[in-house]
Amino acid sequence: MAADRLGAQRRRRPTRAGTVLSHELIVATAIRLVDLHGSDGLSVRRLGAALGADPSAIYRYFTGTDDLVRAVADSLIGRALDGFVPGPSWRAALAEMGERIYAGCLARPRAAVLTAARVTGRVHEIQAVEVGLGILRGAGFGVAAASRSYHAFIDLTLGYAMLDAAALALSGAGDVAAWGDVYAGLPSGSHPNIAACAGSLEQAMSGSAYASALGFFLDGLTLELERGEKVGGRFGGPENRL
Amino acid sequence: MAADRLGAQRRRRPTRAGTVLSHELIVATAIRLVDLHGSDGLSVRRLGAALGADPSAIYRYFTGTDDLVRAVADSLIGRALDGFVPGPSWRAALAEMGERIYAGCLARPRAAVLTAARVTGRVHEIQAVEVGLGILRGAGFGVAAASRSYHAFIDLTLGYAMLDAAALALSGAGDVAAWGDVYAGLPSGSHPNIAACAGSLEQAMSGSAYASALGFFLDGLTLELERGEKVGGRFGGPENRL
DNA sequence: ACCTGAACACCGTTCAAGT
DNA sequence: ACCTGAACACCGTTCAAGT
Repeated sequence: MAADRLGAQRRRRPTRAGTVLSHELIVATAIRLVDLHGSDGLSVRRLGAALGADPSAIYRYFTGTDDLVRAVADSLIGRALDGFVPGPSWRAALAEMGERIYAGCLARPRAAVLTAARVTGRVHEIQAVEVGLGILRGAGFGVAAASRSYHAFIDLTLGYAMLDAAALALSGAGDVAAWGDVYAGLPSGSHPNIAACAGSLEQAMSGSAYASALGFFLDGLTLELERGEKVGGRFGGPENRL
Repeated sequence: MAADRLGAQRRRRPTRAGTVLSHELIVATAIRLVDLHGSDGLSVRRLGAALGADPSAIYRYFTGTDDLVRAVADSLIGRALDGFVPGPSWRAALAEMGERIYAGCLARPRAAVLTAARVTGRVHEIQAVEVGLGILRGAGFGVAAASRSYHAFIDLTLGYAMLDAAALALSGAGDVAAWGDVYAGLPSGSHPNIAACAGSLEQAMSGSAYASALGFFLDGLTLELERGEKVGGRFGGPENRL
Protein backbone atom coordinates (compact mmCIF):
# COMPACT_ATOMS: atom_id res chain seq x y z
CA MET A 1 0.00 0.00 0.00
CA ALA A 2 0.90 3.67 0.14
CA ALA A 3 2.08 3.23 3.71
CA ASP A 4 4.77 0.91 2.43
CA ARG A 5 6.22 3.51 0.15
CA LEU A 6 6.12 6.14 2.88
CA GLY A 7 7.46 3.79 5.56
CA ALA A 8 10.52 2.77 3.58
CA GLN A 9 12.55 5.96 3.68
CA ARG A 10 15.61 4.71 1.87
CA ARG A 11 15.24 2.79 -1.32
CA ARG A 12 16.09 -0.88 -0.81
CA ARG A 13 17.39 -3.22 -3.38
CA PRO A 14 15.01 -6.19 -3.60
CA THR A 15 16.38 -9.57 -2.56
CA ARG A 16 16.93 -12.41 -4.97
CA ALA A 17 13.34 -13.52 -4.27
CA GLY A 18 12.02 -10.01 -4.98
CA THR A 19 10.96 -8.94 -1.48
CA VAL A 20 12.01 -5.55 -0.16
CA LEU A 21 13.27 -5.84 3.40
CA SER A 22 12.36 -3.51 6.24
CA HIS A 23 12.41 -3.58 10.03
CA GLU A 24 8.65 -4.09 10.10
CA LEU A 25 8.64 -6.96 7.61
CA ILE A 26 11.44 -8.75 9.42
CA VAL A 27 9.71 -8.38 12.80
CA ALA A 28 6.35 -9.54 11.42
CA THR A 29 7.99 -12.56 9.78
CA ALA A 30 9.83 -13.38 13.00
CA ILE A 31 6.56 -13.34 14.95
CA ARG A 32 4.98 -15.62 12.37
CA LEU A 33 7.89 -18.06 12.67
CA VAL A 34 7.65 -18.15 16.47
CA ASP A 35 3.87 -18.64 16.35
CA LEU A 36 4.32 -21.56 14.00
CA HIS A 37 7.42 -23.33 15.31
CA GLY A 38 8.00 -22.04 18.83
CA SER A 39 10.86 -19.92 20.04
CA ASP A 40 13.36 -22.56 18.95
CA GLY A 41 11.95 -22.18 15.46
CA LEU A 42 13.22 -18.62 15.23
CA SER A 43 16.68 -18.57 13.74
CA VAL A 44 18.42 -16.08 11.55
CA ARG A 45 18.75 -18.72 8.91
CA ARG A 46 15.08 -19.70 8.93
CA LEU A 47 14.14 -16.05 8.99
CA GLY A 48 16.24 -15.47 5.93
CA ALA A 49 14.56 -18.37 4.17
CA ALA A 50 11.09 -17.15 5.16
CA LEU A 51 11.91 -13.68 3.87
CA GLY A 52 13.43 -14.96 0.65
CA ALA A 53 16.74 -13.36 1.52
CA ASP A 54 20.19 -14.40 2.56
CA PRO A 55 20.34 -14.79 6.37
CA SER A 56 23.16 -12.31 6.64
CA ALA A 57 20.96 -9.56 5.17
CA ILE A 58 19.17 -9.36 8.54
CA TYR A 59 22.31 -7.90 10.10
CA ARG A 60 21.76 -4.76 8.00
CA TYR A 61 18.63 -4.11 10.10
CA PHE A 62 19.41 -5.58 13.52
CA THR A 63 22.70 -5.87 15.32
CA GLY A 64 21.93 -9.48 16.18
CA THR A 65 19.34 -11.90 17.52
CA ASP A 66 19.01 -9.98 20.76
CA ASP A 67 18.20 -6.74 19.00
CA LEU A 68 15.63 -8.54 16.86
CA VAL A 69 13.95 -10.15 19.86
CA ARG A 70 13.65 -6.77 21.56
CA ALA A 71 12.03 -5.37 18.44
CA VAL A 72 9.59 -8.29 18.45
CA ALA A 73 8.80 -7.61 22.11
CA ASP A 74 8.13 -3.98 21.42
CA SER A 75 5.90 -4.76 18.48
CA LEU A 76 3.80 -7.07 20.66
CA ILE A 77 3.43 -4.35 23.32
CA GLY A 78 2.27 -2.01 20.59
CA ARG A 79 -0.34 -4.45 19.31
CA ALA A 80 -1.63 -5.21 22.81
CA LEU A 81 -2.16 -1.57 23.67
CA ASP A 82 -3.20 -0.36 20.22
CA GLY A 83 -6.04 2.10 20.62
CA PHE A 84 -5.96 1.97 24.42
CA VAL A 85 -7.19 5.19 25.99
CA PRO A 86 -7.42 5.25 29.77
CA GLY A 87 -10.84 6.25 31.06
CA PRO A 88 -11.53 8.48 34.06
CA SER A 89 -11.34 5.72 36.69
CA TRP A 90 -7.67 4.94 37.45
CA ARG A 91 -8.61 1.51 38.77
CA ALA A 92 -10.51 0.55 35.63
CA ALA A 93 -7.80 2.02 33.42
CA LEU A 94 -5.02 0.06 35.11
CA ALA A 95 -7.14 -3.08 35.04
CA GLU A 96 -7.77 -2.69 31.32
CA MET A 97 -4.12 -2.03 30.61
CA GLY A 98 -3.09 -5.13 32.53
CA GLU A 99 -5.72 -7.32 30.93
CA ARG A 100 -4.77 -6.15 27.46
CA ILE A 101 -1.11 -6.99 28.01
CA TYR A 102 -2.00 -10.29 29.63
CA ALA A 103 -4.39 -11.21 26.83
CA GLY A 104 -1.85 -10.16 24.21
CA CYS A 105 0.70 -12.54 25.71
CA LEU A 106 -1.74 -15.43 25.95
CA ALA A 107 -2.80 -14.91 22.36
CA ARG A 108 0.79 -15.62 21.23
CA PRO A 109 2.18 -17.75 24.05
CA ARG A 110 5.29 -18.84 22.23
CA ALA A 111 6.27 -15.27 21.42
CA ALA A 112 5.42 -14.14 24.94
CA VAL A 113 7.78 -16.69 26.48
CA LEU A 114 10.53 -15.27 24.29
CA THR A 115 9.85 -11.61 24.99
CA ALA A 116 7.93 -10.99 28.22
CA ALA A 117 11.02 -10.61 30.42
CA ARG A 118 12.77 -8.15 28.11
CA VAL A 119 13.10 -4.41 28.51
CA THR A 120 12.88 -3.09 24.97
CA GLY A 121 13.64 0.58 25.45
CA ARG A 122 11.67 1.22 22.25
CA VAL A 123 8.68 3.33 21.28
CA HIS A 124 5.79 1.11 22.32
CA GLU A 125 7.26 0.21 25.68
CA ILE A 126 8.06 3.85 26.33
CA GLN A 127 4.51 4.75 25.41
CA ALA A 128 3.17 2.11 27.81
CA VAL A 129 5.29 3.41 30.66
CA GLU A 130 4.20 6.98 29.91
CA VAL A 131 0.52 6.02 29.96
CA GLY A 132 0.86 3.78 33.02
CA LEU A 133 2.63 6.47 35.03
CA GLY A 134 0.03 8.96 33.87
CA ILE A 135 -2.79 6.80 35.23
CA LEU A 136 -1.08 6.45 38.61
CA ARG A 137 -0.12 10.09 38.94
CA GLY A 138 -3.62 11.06 37.91
CA ALA A 139 -4.91 8.82 40.70
CA GLY A 140 -2.96 10.90 43.16
CA PHE A 141 0.32 9.04 43.60
CA GLY A 142 3.49 11.09 43.87
CA VAL A 143 6.40 10.40 41.54
CA ALA A 144 8.16 7.89 43.79
CA ALA A 145 4.98 6.02 44.66
CA ALA A 146 3.85 6.04 41.02
CA SER A 147 7.20 4.65 39.90
CA ARG A 148 7.13 1.91 42.50
CA SER A 149 3.51 1.04 41.78
CA TYR A 150 4.04 0.95 38.04
CA HIS A 151 6.95 -1.40 38.49
CA ALA A 152 4.91 -3.68 40.76
CA PHE A 153 1.96 -3.55 38.36
CA ILE A 154 3.86 -4.33 35.19
CA ASP A 155 5.86 -7.12 36.80
CA LEU A 156 2.69 -8.66 38.20
CA THR A 157 1.14 -8.57 34.76
CA LEU A 158 4.16 -9.81 32.83
CA GLY A 159 4.98 -12.43 35.45
CA TYR A 160 1.58 -14.09 35.30
CA ALA A 161 1.51 -13.63 31.54
CA MET A 162 4.85 -15.33 31.07
CA LEU A 163 4.08 -18.27 33.36
CA ASP A 164 0.65 -18.86 31.89
CA ALA A 165 2.05 -18.44 28.38
CA ALA A 166 4.78 -20.96 29.16
CA ALA A 167 2.20 -23.43 30.42
CA LEU A 168 0.15 -22.90 27.28
CA ALA A 169 3.13 -23.05 24.94
CA LEU A 170 4.33 -26.32 26.41
CA SER A 171 0.95 -27.97 26.92
CA GLY A 172 0.89 -31.40 25.44
CA ALA A 173 4.64 -31.24 24.90
CA GLY A 174 5.37 -32.34 28.44
CA ASP A 175 5.50 -29.84 31.28
CA VAL A 176 1.84 -29.29 31.90
CA ALA A 177 0.81 -32.85 31.38
CA ALA A 178 2.50 -33.34 34.76
CA TRP A 179 -0.50 -31.82 36.53
CA GLY A 180 -2.75 -34.45 35.07
CA ASP A 181 -0.23 -37.29 35.13
CA VAL A 182 2.18 -37.29 38.02
CA TYR A 183 0.18 -35.18 40.47
CA ALA A 184 -3.07 -37.06 39.95
CA GLY A 185 -1.46 -40.39 40.76
CA LEU A 186 0.31 -39.61 44.03
CA PRO A 187 -0.74 -41.79 46.98
CA SER A 188 -2.49 -40.13 49.91
CA GLY A 189 -0.15 -41.84 52.32
CA SER A 190 2.95 -39.92 51.29
CA HIS A 191 1.19 -36.83 49.86
CA PRO A 192 -2.12 -36.32 51.67
CA ASN A 193 -2.69 -32.74 50.56
CA ILE A 194 -1.97 -33.35 46.89
CA ALA A 195 -4.14 -36.45 46.93
CA ALA A 196 -7.00 -34.53 48.56
CA CYS A 197 -6.72 -31.73 45.99
CA ALA A 198 -6.01 -33.96 42.99
CA GLY A 199 -9.02 -32.99 40.90
CA SER A 200 -9.10 -29.29 41.64
CA LEU A 201 -5.32 -28.92 41.34
CA GLU A 202 -5.28 -29.81 37.69
CA GLN A 203 -8.16 -27.47 37.05
CA ALA A 204 -6.58 -24.64 39.05
CA MET A 205 -3.23 -25.00 37.30
CA SER A 206 -4.70 -24.84 33.83
CA GLY A 207 -6.69 -21.71 34.63
CA SER A 208 -5.31 -18.25 35.21
CA ALA A 209 -4.79 -16.61 38.56
CA TYR A 210 -4.03 -13.20 37.07
CA ALA A 211 -7.49 -11.72 37.37
CA SER A 212 -7.73 -12.38 41.09
CA ALA A 213 -4.13 -11.37 41.77
CA LEU A 214 -4.71 -8.11 39.93
CA GLY A 215 -7.80 -7.55 42.04
CA PHE A 216 -5.82 -8.02 45.25
CA PHE A 217 -3.14 -5.71 43.94
CA LEU A 218 -5.56 -2.94 43.00
CA ASP A 219 -7.23 -3.27 46.41
CA GLY A 220 -3.82 -2.77 47.97
CA LEU A 221 -3.12 0.30 45.85
CA THR A 222 -6.51 1.76 46.71
CA LEU A 223 -5.77 1.34 50.40
CA GLU A 224 -2.34 2.91 50.02
CA LEU A 225 -3.88 5.84 48.22
CA GLU A 226 -6.48 6.39 50.92
CA ARG A 227 -3.84 6.34 53.62
CA GLY A 228 -1.72 8.73 51.56
CA GLU A 229 -4.59 11.17 51.14
CA LYS A 230 -5.17 11.31 54.86
CA VAL A 231 -1.49 11.98 55.48
CA GLY A 232 -0.29 14.16 52.67
CA GLY A 233 -3.22 15.67 50.76
CA ARG A 234 -4.27 14.96 47.17
CA PHE A 235 -0.79 14.33 45.84
CA GLY A 236 0.13 11.67 48.23
CA GLY A 237 2.63 10.34 50.67
CA PRO A 238 5.88 11.58 52.14
CA GLU A 239 7.95 10.60 49.13
CA ASN A 240 6.45 13.61 47.42
CA ARG A 241 8.48 15.88 49.68
CA LEU A 242 11.89 14.63 48.55
CA MET B 1 31.37 -39.40 51.25
CA ALA B 2 29.35 -42.43 52.23
CA ALA B 3 26.26 -40.85 50.69
CA ASP B 4 27.94 -41.06 47.29
CA ARG B 5 28.39 -44.77 47.52
CA LEU B 6 24.82 -45.24 48.67
CA GLY B 7 23.39 -42.79 46.12
CA ALA B 8 25.03 -44.48 43.13
CA GLN B 9 23.04 -47.69 42.99
CA ARG B 10 24.53 -49.16 39.84
CA ARG B 11 28.27 -49.26 39.35
CA ARG B 12 29.36 -46.82 36.65
CA ARG B 13 32.38 -47.13 34.46
CA PRO B 14 34.53 -44.02 34.92
CA THR B 15 34.91 -41.74 31.92
CA ARG B 16 38.19 -41.23 30.09
CA ALA B 17 38.95 -38.40 32.54
CA GLY B 18 38.22 -40.63 35.52
CA THR B 19 34.99 -39.06 36.81
CA VAL B 20 32.01 -41.26 37.61
CA LEU B 21 28.84 -39.78 36.18
CA SER B 22 25.54 -39.50 38.03
CA HIS B 23 22.33 -37.50 37.74
CA GLU B 24 23.41 -35.34 40.68
CA LEU B 25 26.88 -34.61 39.32
CA ILE B 26 25.52 -33.70 35.90
CA VAL B 27 22.89 -31.37 37.37
CA ALA B 28 25.40 -29.70 39.69
CA THR B 29 27.81 -29.18 36.81
CA ALA B 30 25.04 -27.78 34.63
CA ILE B 31 24.12 -25.25 37.33
CA ARG B 32 27.76 -24.24 37.62
CA LEU B 33 27.96 -23.73 33.85
CA VAL B 34 24.84 -21.56 33.81
CA ASP B 35 26.06 -19.50 36.77
CA LEU B 36 29.33 -18.85 34.98
CA HIS B 37 28.31 -18.37 31.36
CA GLY B 38 24.57 -17.70 31.34
CA SER B 39 21.86 -19.93 29.96
CA ASP B 40 23.43 -19.81 26.50
CA GLY B 41 26.55 -21.25 28.07
CA LEU B 42 24.77 -24.49 28.88
CA SER B 43 25.19 -26.94 26.06
CA VAL B 44 25.49 -30.69 25.99
CA ARG B 45 28.91 -30.34 24.46
CA ARG B 46 30.21 -27.92 27.08
CA LEU B 47 28.68 -30.01 29.79
CA GLY B 48 30.51 -33.03 28.46
CA ALA B 49 33.76 -31.10 28.48
CA ALA B 50 33.18 -29.81 32.02
CA LEU B 51 32.45 -33.35 33.20
CA GLY B 52 35.41 -34.84 31.41
CA ALA B 53 33.12 -37.07 29.39
CA ASP B 54 31.95 -37.43 25.86
CA PRO B 55 28.86 -35.20 25.33
CA SER B 56 26.78 -38.14 24.22
CA ALA B 57 27.26 -39.84 27.60
CA ILE B 58 24.73 -37.38 29.03
CA TYR B 59 21.98 -39.07 27.05
CA ARG B 60 22.42 -42.13 29.28
CA TYR B 61 21.07 -40.02 32.17
CA PHE B 62 18.65 -37.56 30.56
CA THR B 63 16.49 -37.96 27.51
CA GLY B 64 17.63 -34.58 26.20
CA THR B 65 18.24 -30.95 27.07
CA ASP B 66 14.68 -30.45 28.19
CA ASP B 67 14.82 -33.29 30.68
CA LEU B 68 18.10 -31.94 32.03
CA VAL B 69 16.71 -28.42 32.47
CA ARG B 70 13.75 -29.79 34.41
CA ALA B 71 16.13 -31.67 36.68
CA VAL B 72 18.08 -28.44 37.22
CA ALA B 73 14.85 -26.63 38.05
CA ASP B 74 13.86 -29.26 40.56
CA SER B 75 17.26 -29.20 42.21
CA LEU B 76 17.00 -25.43 42.67
CA ILE B 77 13.55 -25.78 44.27
CA GLY B 78 15.03 -28.33 46.63
CA ARG B 79 17.88 -26.05 47.63
CA ALA B 80 15.58 -23.07 48.15
CA LEU B 81 13.26 -24.96 50.47
CA ASP B 82 15.86 -27.13 52.17
CA GLY B 83 15.02 -27.33 55.86
CA PHE B 84 11.83 -25.30 55.50
CA VAL B 85 9.27 -26.20 58.17
CA PRO B 86 6.08 -24.13 58.17
CA GLY B 87 5.34 -22.56 61.54
CA PRO B 88 1.90 -22.26 63.15
CA SER B 89 0.91 -19.01 61.37
CA TRP B 90 -0.23 -19.78 57.82
CA ARG B 91 0.49 -16.22 56.74
CA ALA B 92 4.04 -16.27 58.04
CA ALA B 93 4.60 -19.75 56.62
CA LEU B 94 3.42 -18.77 53.14
CA ALA B 95 5.46 -15.58 53.30
CA GLU B 96 8.60 -17.51 54.23
CA MET B 97 8.03 -20.07 51.52
CA GLY B 98 7.61 -17.34 48.92
CA GLU B 99 10.61 -15.40 50.09
CA ARG B 100 12.80 -18.49 50.10
CA ILE B 101 11.87 -19.32 46.52
CA TYR B 102 12.24 -15.71 45.44
CA ALA B 103 15.63 -15.41 47.15
CA GLY B 104 16.75 -18.71 45.67
CA CYS B 105 15.99 -17.44 42.18
CA LEU B 106 17.72 -14.11 42.72
CA ALA B 107 20.79 -15.87 44.09
CA ARG B 108 21.23 -17.63 40.72
CA PRO B 109 19.51 -15.31 38.28
CA ARG B 110 20.82 -16.96 35.14
CA ALA B 111 19.61 -20.37 36.24
CA ALA B 112 16.28 -18.91 37.37
CA VAL B 113 15.62 -17.42 33.93
CA LEU B 114 16.16 -20.85 32.45
CA THR B 115 14.00 -22.77 34.92
CA ALA B 116 11.42 -20.60 36.70
CA ALA B 117 8.66 -21.19 34.15
CA ARG B 118 9.07 -24.98 34.08
CA VAL B 119 6.87 -27.58 35.71
CA THR B 120 9.32 -30.27 36.79
CA GLY B 121 7.01 -32.97 38.05
CA ARG B 122 9.89 -34.19 40.23
CA VAL B 123 10.44 -34.80 43.95
CA HIS B 124 11.27 -31.31 45.18
CA GLU B 125 8.50 -29.61 43.28
CA ILE B 126 6.03 -32.22 44.47
CA GLN B 127 7.23 -31.68 48.03
CA ALA B 128 6.76 -27.93 47.64
CA VAL B 129 3.21 -28.35 46.36
CA GLU B 130 2.42 -30.75 49.19
CA VAL B 131 3.71 -28.32 51.81
CA GLY B 132 2.07 -25.28 50.20
CA LEU B 133 -1.31 -26.98 49.98
CA GLY B 134 -0.90 -28.12 53.57
CA ILE B 135 -0.37 -24.55 54.75
CA LEU B 136 -3.48 -23.34 52.95
CA ARG B 137 -5.70 -26.21 54.03
CA GLY B 138 -4.46 -25.78 57.55
CA ALA B 139 -5.47 -22.14 57.32
CA GLY B 140 -9.02 -23.24 56.62
CA PHE B 141 -9.29 -23.24 52.84
CA GLY B 142 -11.21 -26.05 51.19
CA VAL B 143 -9.58 -28.14 48.48
CA ALA B 144 -10.73 -26.02 45.54
CA ALA B 145 -9.84 -22.74 47.23
CA ALA B 146 -6.50 -24.11 48.41
CA SER B 147 -5.67 -25.30 44.88
CA ARG B 148 -6.58 -21.96 43.38
CA SER B 149 -4.71 -20.01 46.03
CA TYR B 150 -1.61 -22.15 45.75
CA HIS B 151 -1.58 -21.60 42.01
CA ALA B 152 -1.95 -17.84 42.42
CA PHE B 153 0.71 -17.79 45.14
CA ILE B 154 3.33 -19.80 43.29
CA ASP B 155 2.80 -17.92 40.03
CA LEU B 156 3.08 -14.60 41.84
CA THR B 157 6.33 -15.72 43.39
CA LEU B 158 7.85 -17.28 40.30
CA GLY B 159 6.65 -14.44 38.07
CA TYR B 160 8.36 -11.75 40.10
CA ALA B 161 11.37 -14.01 40.62
CA MET B 162 11.77 -14.58 36.91
CA LEU B 163 11.38 -10.96 35.89
CA ASP B 164 13.71 -9.69 38.58
CA ALA B 165 16.17 -12.47 37.81
CA ALA B 166 16.05 -11.57 34.12
CA ALA B 167 16.75 -7.93 34.94
CA LEU B 168 19.66 -8.97 37.13
CA ALA B 169 21.01 -11.50 34.65
CA LEU B 170 20.99 -8.97 31.83
CA SER B 171 22.13 -5.94 33.83
CA GLY B 172 25.08 -4.30 32.19
CA ALA B 173 24.54 -6.45 29.12
CA GLY B 174 21.91 -4.12 27.71
CA ASP B 175 18.30 -4.48 28.72
CA VAL B 176 18.34 -2.85 32.09
CA ALA B 177 20.70 -0.06 31.15
CA ALA B 178 17.64 1.24 29.28
CA TRP B 179 16.13 2.50 32.53
CA GLY B 180 19.14 4.66 33.15
CA ASP B 181 19.86 5.52 29.51
CA VAL B 182 16.82 5.91 27.30
CA TYR B 183 14.22 6.62 29.98
CA ALA B 184 16.31 9.21 31.80
CA GLY B 185 16.80 11.24 28.64
CA LEU B 186 13.23 11.57 27.35
CA PRO B 187 12.00 15.14 26.94
CA SER B 188 9.15 16.33 29.16
CA GLY B 189 7.33 17.70 26.10
CA SER B 190 6.58 14.33 24.57
CA HIS B 191 6.77 12.22 27.75
CA PRO B 192 5.79 14.36 30.72
CA ASN B 193 5.18 11.51 33.16
CA ILE B 194 8.40 9.68 32.43
CA ALA B 195 10.35 12.93 32.65
CA ALA B 196 8.73 13.76 35.99
CA CYS B 197 9.51 10.30 37.36
CA ALA B 198 12.96 9.99 35.76
CA GLY B 199 14.98 9.64 38.94
CA SER B 200 12.64 7.42 40.90
CA LEU B 201 11.82 5.23 37.90
CA GLU B 202 15.36 3.92 37.59
CA GLN B 203 15.47 3.27 41.31
CA ALA B 204 12.06 1.57 41.34
CA MET B 205 12.94 -0.65 38.38
CA SER B 206 16.15 -1.90 39.90
CA GLY B 207 14.47 -2.79 43.19
CA SER B 208 12.02 -5.58 43.79
CA ALA B 209 8.27 -5.25 44.02
CA TYR B 210 7.78 -8.81 45.24
CA ALA B 211 7.61 -8.07 48.95
CA SER B 212 4.82 -5.53 48.59
CA ALA B 213 2.92 -7.61 46.02
CA LEU B 214 3.10 -10.61 48.32
CA GLY B 215 1.75 -8.44 51.12
CA PHE B 216 -1.22 -7.36 49.01
CA PHE B 217 -1.81 -10.97 48.03
CA LEU B 218 -1.75 -12.26 51.59
CA ASP B 219 -4.11 -9.47 52.65
CA GLY B 220 -6.45 -10.63 49.91
CA LEU B 221 -6.26 -14.25 51.06
CA THR B 222 -6.91 -13.22 54.65
CA LEU B 223 -10.01 -11.35 53.60
CA GLU B 224 -11.21 -14.28 51.51
CA LEU B 225 -10.72 -16.58 54.46
CA GLU B 226 -12.68 -14.32 56.80
CA ARG B 227 -15.55 -14.12 54.34
CA GLY B 228 -15.44 -17.90 53.91
CA GLU B 229 -15.57 -18.49 57.64
CA LYS B 230 -18.66 -16.36 57.94
CA VAL B 231 -20.34 -18.22 55.09
CA GLY B 232 -19.27 -21.82 55.34
CA GLY B 233 -17.74 -22.51 58.76
CA ARG B 234 -14.16 -23.47 59.48
CA PHE B 235 -13.52 -25.32 56.25
CA GLY B 236 -14.42 -22.58 53.92
CA GLY B 237 -16.44 -21.54 50.94
CA PRO B 238 -19.11 -23.16 48.79
CA GLU B 239 -16.56 -25.09 46.70
CA ASN B 240 -16.19 -27.39 49.68
CA ARG B 241 -19.67 -28.75 48.99
CA LEU B 242 -18.92 -30.11 45.55
C1' DA C 1 23.97 1.15 -0.89
C1' DC C 2 22.47 -3.06 -0.10
C1' DC C 3 22.48 -8.11 -0.70
C1' DT C 4 25.17 -12.52 -1.25
C1' DG C 5 28.00 -16.48 -0.23
C1' DA C 6 31.68 -18.60 1.78
C1' DA C 7 33.83 -19.39 6.02
C1' DC C 8 34.39 -20.04 11.09
C1' DA C 9 33.23 -21.82 15.24
C1' DC C 10 29.78 -23.64 17.22
C1' DC C 11 25.04 -26.54 18.31
C1' DG C 12 21.65 -31.28 19.73
C1' DT C 13 21.04 -35.90 18.85
C1' DT C 14 21.71 -40.68 17.06
C1' DC C 15 23.88 -44.99 16.60
C1' DA C 16 27.32 -48.31 15.59
C1' DA C 17 31.56 -49.46 17.74
C1' DG C 18 34.48 -50.09 21.48
C1' DT C 19 35.83 -51.81 26.29
C1' DA D 1 26.64 -52.04 31.01
C1' DC D 2 28.31 -47.93 30.02
C1' DC D 3 31.21 -44.68 27.41
C1' DT D 4 33.14 -43.12 22.82
C1' DG D 5 33.46 -41.13 18.28
C1' DA D 6 31.90 -40.27 13.93
C1' DA D 7 28.16 -38.51 11.46
C1' DC D 8 24.01 -35.66 10.35
C1' DA D 9 21.58 -31.67 10.21
C1' DC D 10 21.58 -27.71 12.07
C1' DC D 11 23.11 -22.88 14.53
C1' DG D 12 24.91 -17.13 14.86
C1' DT D 13 27.97 -14.01 12.99
C1' DT D 14 31.62 -11.91 10.03
C1' DC D 15 33.52 -10.10 5.96
C1' DA D 16 35.14 -9.86 1.34
C1' DA D 17 32.87 -9.91 -2.99
C1' DG D 18 29.31 -8.94 -5.99
C1' DT D 19 25.71 -5.81 -8.26
